[in-house]
Amino acid sequence: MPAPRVRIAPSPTGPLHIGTARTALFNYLYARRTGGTFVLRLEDTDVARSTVGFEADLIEQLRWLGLDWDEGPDAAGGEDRGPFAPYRQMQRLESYAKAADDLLARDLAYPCFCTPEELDADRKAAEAAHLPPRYVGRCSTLTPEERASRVAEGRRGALRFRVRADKIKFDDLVRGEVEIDTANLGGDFVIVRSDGTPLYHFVVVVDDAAMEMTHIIRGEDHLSNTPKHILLFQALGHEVPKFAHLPLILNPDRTKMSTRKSQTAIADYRAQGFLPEAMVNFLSLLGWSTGTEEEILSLDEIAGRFDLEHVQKGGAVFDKDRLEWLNGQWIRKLSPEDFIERLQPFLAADLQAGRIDRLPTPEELRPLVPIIQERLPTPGAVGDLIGFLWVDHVTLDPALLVPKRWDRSTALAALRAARETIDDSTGSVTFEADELEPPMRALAESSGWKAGDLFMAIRVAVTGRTATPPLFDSLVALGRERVLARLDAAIEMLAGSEEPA
RNA sequence: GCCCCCAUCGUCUAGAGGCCUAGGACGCCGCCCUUUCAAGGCGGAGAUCACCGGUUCGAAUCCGGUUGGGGGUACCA
Repeated sequence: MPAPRVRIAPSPTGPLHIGTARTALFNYLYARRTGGTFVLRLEDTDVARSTVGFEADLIEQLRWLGLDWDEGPDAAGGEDRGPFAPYRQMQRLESYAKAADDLLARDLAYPCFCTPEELDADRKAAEAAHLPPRYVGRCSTLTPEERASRVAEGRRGALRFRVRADKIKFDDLVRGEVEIDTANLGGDFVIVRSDGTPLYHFVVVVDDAAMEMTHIIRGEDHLSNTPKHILLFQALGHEVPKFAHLPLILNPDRTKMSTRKSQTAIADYRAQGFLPEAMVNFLSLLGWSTGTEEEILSLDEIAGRFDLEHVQKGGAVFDKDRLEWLNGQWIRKLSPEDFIERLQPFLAADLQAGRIDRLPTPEELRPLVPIIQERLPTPGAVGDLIGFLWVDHVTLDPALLVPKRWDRSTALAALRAARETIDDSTGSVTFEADELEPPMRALAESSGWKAGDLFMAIRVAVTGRTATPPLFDSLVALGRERVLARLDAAIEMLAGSEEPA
């Protein structure tokens, strides 16, 4: 058996969609597992909606996910790589024209001059008669003279493919035997528009044939269209590839995942801080499983285990909670250096948005890794967690400054005492967590305060938040001077509002 | 409407006739750890395997039907 050739063929009419990414992933996995070739082809014949920007996004996000292709475009608008170049359909138009001419010459296809109005009327009539819509075949038996006279009138025909009466049977690699009667295909279908541009069902088959694809792994939404493709492969005199239809990724309401109801752009997940490792891991488990209880797996580990037999038949709801959990798992697996590296774009974004006033250096970040790595659901949350370290001024909410069990005067007294304790006990010593904690606990004890309440008052005073990394580590990271300054500011705020309202 | 596909905890899934009084994970709840928040550990609730028939000594697993859901049905991709 020749080495498999598989492909992902997205249209640059939108950013890389989660469903396309999953299909790309499964094709990639199949190629890697079987020693086959993974091809990227851009289906850009919808000129009105295709853009170079979307093309760039497709390529960039696929790369980000690590789904390297063996053949195809390397950069938006750039050169293609591989023996079947070009891999953009707009650059392959001659081959479609040639295939269309060939089908026309062999009378496997014919020009159709029906107007949109006629077709619309046909459809309405069928609907009224409770019959499935299908092309009535008005132009299928036109004589050469009749065709010539219409062309003479200046009418340009679309090209229709003749659908023969037959039952098309194929052995789907995930669904098993599927049989569809061509009578249910809606009659002869258009393969080239009257303006001369070819249609999807046609170009996809011409290209898959030309590029010698052996396996078509795609979403279940193409299952019903498969007979059309098989008919076309046969008409083109090409061997029919094997098909594998993957279950759909679903919205929470179990309809096909859509931008309307879910977040579908890979770029958006990336921007939120989802790691490619987590994305790939999560997507691989939507509709496939190892058959074991393993679940945290790298792309390579998945590729080593992948098989079409374990692909699920039913659709899979996209469960963001599970993705977030997986993301946390992968964050915790990162080395400190890698972790810091991945924080960079988010810190830069925080700076840009004014959420922090200064960018920390990797050296400043390094000691913080142990206390933040296990606390981040995504790298994108870094500003939220420790942004207080790099802002010039924290915004204080007086209500938060006073712990629940306390009143304002207790909080004020506690902050004053805490300030003094820090000042005294650290004036000549190094400012370290181990040296800060004991005197603070002693202060709480001698004053009859719960340590937790004291710590919370200090936490809010210096960070502005109630949820932070461990208090003393936060104080150390902040540094003695800023801790004292922020305590002073908090004390002043509380004291200033001391007069009864 | 017609055609096709599908059906195990809320969700992702294990399961390919006896190992299943159905396992794991997410989420949820409780406990532990604990200065907050997380992370982690432990435990719990949660599925009459959609339903009804059949085959079989025996069915979540095989067959038929029903119901439900989804997809397709364009001079979109």
